[in-house]
Amino acid sequence: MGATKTDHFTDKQNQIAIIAKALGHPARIAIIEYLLKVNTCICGDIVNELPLAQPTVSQHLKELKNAGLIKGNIEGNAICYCIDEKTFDILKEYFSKIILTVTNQKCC
Amino acid sequence: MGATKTDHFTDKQNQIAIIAKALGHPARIAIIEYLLKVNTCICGDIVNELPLAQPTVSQHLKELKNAGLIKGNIEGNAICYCIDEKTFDILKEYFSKIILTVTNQKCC
DNA sequence: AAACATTATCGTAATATTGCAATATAAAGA
DNA sequence: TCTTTATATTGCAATATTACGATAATGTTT
Repeated sequence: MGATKTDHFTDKQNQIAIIAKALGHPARIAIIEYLLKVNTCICGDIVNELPLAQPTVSQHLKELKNAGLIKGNIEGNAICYCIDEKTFDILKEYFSKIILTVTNQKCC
Repeated sequence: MGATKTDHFTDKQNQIAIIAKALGHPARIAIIEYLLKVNTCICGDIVNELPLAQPTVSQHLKELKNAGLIKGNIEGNAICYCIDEKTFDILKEYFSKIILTVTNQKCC
């Protein structure tokens, strides 16, 4: 047991779940917000902004990248991170559709 | 270690992370989508819709309820579940703001 | 009351996540 | 080349999640 039964659900359901899961940690939310705040690609200093060790931050960045939420461009010996808009759009669209559907239904 | 360092992040960051985390499982996405599909509160038969045992579904419902994503009203010996719009609104607003910020910034 | 239906909780096994020290890798500069 | 700087990977311990059988709790029906 313990393993998620991924193959029992649709691709879309898994896609949304994977993206949401990647955002399901305050450190990763903090990384996203920092990328937004500096308003440009940032090379490196995310580690200094977070109360976490460098390997931990590196791991969180990896998960955000795997989920498609950020992009990382190699720039010399540093890496330039920035937000990948497309994936956030998928989420926004998804939630917008949910809210539109819900407001049209009478509930308890 | 292994425990998330919740207290090092802001309340808002933790709030968004908790909601996103609750959506970070395909079974819970499937539950939400089923609630949308039937277009009304549904009493019970969520278990029959999912490829999971009753205790597992009950646990997923609990997590969705804890995150504020669904509401459950007791109706006789059954329970009537439906989507809690407010929490989805929080998410939609949050992502809309992110996308608005990103589109205004030039990136790699 | 007894039987049934519905949902929750407990206990537990399997697996995943989180966090970090230590180490590796890769590019830049002296 | 050697050192420094920046990031990734490895390995491991602590904790969390997922899933389910067994059982409890609660209300309904007969």
